[in-house]
Parts: sequence; structure tokens; C-alpha cells
Amino acid sequence: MTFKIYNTLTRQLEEFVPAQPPAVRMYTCGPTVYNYAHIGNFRAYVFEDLLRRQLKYRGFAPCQVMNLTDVDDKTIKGARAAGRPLQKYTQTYKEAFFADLQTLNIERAEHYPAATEHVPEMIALIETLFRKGYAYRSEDGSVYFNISRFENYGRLARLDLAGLKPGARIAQDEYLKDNAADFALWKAWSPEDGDVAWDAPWGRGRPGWHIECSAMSMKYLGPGFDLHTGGIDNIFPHHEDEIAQSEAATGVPFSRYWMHCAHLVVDGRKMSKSLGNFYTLRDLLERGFTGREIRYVLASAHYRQALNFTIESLEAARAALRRVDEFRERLAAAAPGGPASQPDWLAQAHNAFRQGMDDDLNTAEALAALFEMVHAGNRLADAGRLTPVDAGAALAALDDMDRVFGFLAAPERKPDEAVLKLAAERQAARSRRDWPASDRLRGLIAERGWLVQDVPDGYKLKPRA
RNA sequence: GGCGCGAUAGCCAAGUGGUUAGGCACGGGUCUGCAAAACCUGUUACGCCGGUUCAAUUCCGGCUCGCGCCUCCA
Repeated sequence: MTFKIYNTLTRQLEEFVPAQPPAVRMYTCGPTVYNYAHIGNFRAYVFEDLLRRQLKYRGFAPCQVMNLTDVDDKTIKGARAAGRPLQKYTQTYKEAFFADLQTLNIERAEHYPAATEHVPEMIALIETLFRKGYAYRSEDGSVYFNISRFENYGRLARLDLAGLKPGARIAQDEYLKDNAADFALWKAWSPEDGDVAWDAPWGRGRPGWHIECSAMSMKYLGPGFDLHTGGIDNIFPHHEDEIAQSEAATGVPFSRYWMHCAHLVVDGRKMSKSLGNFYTLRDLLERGFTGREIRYVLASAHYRQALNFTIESLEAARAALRRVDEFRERLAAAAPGGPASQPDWLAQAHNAFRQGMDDDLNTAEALAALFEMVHAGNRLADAGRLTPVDAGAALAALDDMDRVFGFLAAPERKPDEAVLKLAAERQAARSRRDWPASDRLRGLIAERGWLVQDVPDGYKLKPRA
């Protein structure tokens, strides 16, 4: 069995074979730090995290670079509006971004280069493009890439240049380019930029968005690398432009595999502030959902399929995870231990999990395999036929699957003294068969966020979540 | 206009030329002082019209509806 992925470049399912296994050099387009990232952004980051974890699971050693765009139109505008220096402004959102990654149990990449710290590299790259005749300076001091010089332009997006229709989205008079389809490598300083500017041989200004990713990927991964990922909307123009710039400058193929994550919609509609269906991660946490539940929802659909995100799906995630947690608890209670075992029901589920993930990260299939395992294990346990050895093996399988899923481990929460005391009082009331007092105490405990469950030999306290 | 994607049960969501995906919700049951939780169990769906085929939700064609991108949106 091999790890297959859908390569946007060829529009085909391909076996993933990095240039120098086990190393995998991968670049993932990161956030523009002008605001809190929203749930749609995080779908892409969770997808990339699943990919990263799957690579590790398969024995690869990823070196992942995720850029932080901390200078562009939006960051400059946002900083001005906030009346703060650009660096201070973006710092706030960089920190929020990393906190959010942690909330979602997203593993850290090896490198998080910030655009503002790599301007010299970008200038050098643009100089190379000048030298090779791909770049030109316009009257106002901006620099553009001449796409007519790059014959493969449009290959990734499958766009026919002749079919490009200059439409409403392009302000023809905004920039002074030779060809409307040319894109900016460098933007000449304008008064709105304030003190956000760098000196370059061709004039003062700031780098364009695309050149940032080319310069930083080359610096950390070399001129050509294995895998590049991002949101589907980045295919054109961002990734197309990255390819053009990079290959024009280096003469070697840029990324060999490209993977793109489909969009997330909320309640079946594109997320937008005016529809009131726009969520940041923080919004959802404030509503009482956990990062774990959110991660589950984001991971539960195939990454190339539009994901319909709803509050109900978060509630479904909560219930599904509770079931996994109960199963895990049950396994742990079976006093597992002894020699390793691999009963059929477990091997089957475990294999189905691997096959699902190997098949272009089919998380929905892998998740189904997980629940097949829960189901089979519970049945055996109910029948009193789950041996401690098999329970231990099942626990190990859960942990193994969680290397990729990253949401199977139940967070530990301990009730405080007051709750423990109430629960003890309730138990006392129960033993003297004082049901009204017992029920009243159950209510008090619930108010403190805990659920009492009566079990044969006493009671259990569960967070109400 | 160009390129591309989708339509699967109440909701979410895989997949397959014939054999139960899975989750949530709901019904029934076990357990329980009552509950809750948990577990077991049940509900057999593939937009429309043609075609190919012994057999189509799956392949082909058309249609309808919805969505994305088409110059700096994950």
C-alpha cells in the first residue's frame, strides 16, 4: 500500500514519492496576520496538519515551512486604522494565530518565516528576474513580471491566457503595467504606506505578495521541493505566479506536488460577516465548543470537498467524541496488559483506517474505521468477551490512530472540592434512599458543570462540556 | 463567456457496476430509585431525462439546481 495524493498539477491521483525520502520538503501558505483567522482558514491549516501527520505516520520526515504575511495591503490598512505601527499590529495577530494552532492541536511547522524579515531575499530574487529579462520596472517604480516570457504560465490553473477576460476585478488604471495580466513583484511606495517601505535598486517600496512565498520557500527548502499546499482559491493567481517567478529565476521545477483544500461554507452558504455566519476560532470557543470538537468537524470531511460547517455539526462532534471517550475509558478499565495481540476485529479496523488515510487523506473513511472499532469493541465488552490483552491492543490502536487524527485523546478535567463534596453528599443521600435530596444535589452539581452518573459500585463525575 | 466542482436518508458525510459506509438525531431495548450517560438494536438513500449493460446511485450524453475561480480570499 502506498500513500496516494491528488496532485493539482496533473489533476490525478498519484503515489507520493519525495525526491529524497524520507525527507519531505513542503511549503504551506500561511496566514496574513491582519486579523484573527476564521474557521475557513483553519480548515486549510487542519488539512495541512493532517497531511503532515500522515506523512510522519508513513515514515516520512517533513520539513514544513509556513509563511506569515505581515506586510501587504490589508496589514498596512489595518495598522493605519488601528493607529499602530505595522510590526506591533501584526505581532498581535501572529501571537493569536499560534495560540489558535495550539487550540486545534496543530503541530508546529519547522519554519514560520515572516515576510518582513526576508525582504533582502525577495529583492535578490527580483534582481535575478531582471537579469534574466522577466521583470520590468514601470514608470511609478513598481516592478512587474512579464508573463508573456514564461511559456508555461497557466499550467497549474489550466488557464488559457487568451481566454483571460480582463474583468471588473482588475482596475486597469491602478497600475502601470505593460499587460493587464502581468503581476506585481514590487510595489512602489505610496503615501498610504507611511513608513512601511524598503529601499531596492529600482526604488523604494514593498514586495508583492507572490514573491514572498517564492523567496522564502527557496531559502528554506531550496530551488525545487516536494510539496506545496494551500486553499483552492490560491491556485490562481498566487500559486501560478509563484511557479512562474520561481522557475523563471532558477530554471528548475518548483514544487513537484500541489495539494489544494476546498472551501468551507457555513449553513450551506459562503461565510460572510453580513450573513452573520462568520466565525473565528475564538467565537466558537466563546460559545463553549472546544478546539478538539472544532478539529473533529474540520477533519471529518474529505479535504477536496466543500465542507458544510454548522453549529449542529459541532454538537454532533461532541457526541461522537464522547462516545470515543467512553470507549477508551471502558478499555482502560479492563486492566489491559500482557503480551501483544491483534484480534481480527481490531486488525480490520486498523487496516481500514490506514487505507483511508493512504487514499488521499480520506478522513471520512478513516473515521468510519475508528467507529467500526468502537462498535466491535463495545459488543465484545458487553458480551464479556473483551480480554484485557485485547483491550490493551485496542487502546494502543486508538493512540496510533490519534497520531494522525489528533483529537482522540480525552482532555483530563478534575472536579473541584465543592463538586466532590456535593457528590459525596448525594451519595450519602442515595444510600439512605433520600431521592429528593439526591436529585436536588444532582442539580447543584450540574450547575457547577458536572454530571453525576450512577454506576454499580458508586458514581462517576463527568464534565458536562 | 472560460476553467472547475457538487447534488447520497431528518442533518452531516464516504463509497461502489450486483453484497449493511460511518457519525449525529430519532424509535425500540438493556441498565437504573428516577434519570442521565453508556451500550445494543431499528429506519435501506443516491437531483431529473435518456443511453450502455443481465444489472446503474456508480459508466456515457443531455438537463435542472447550487457553488468556486477567472489578477494579491484558506
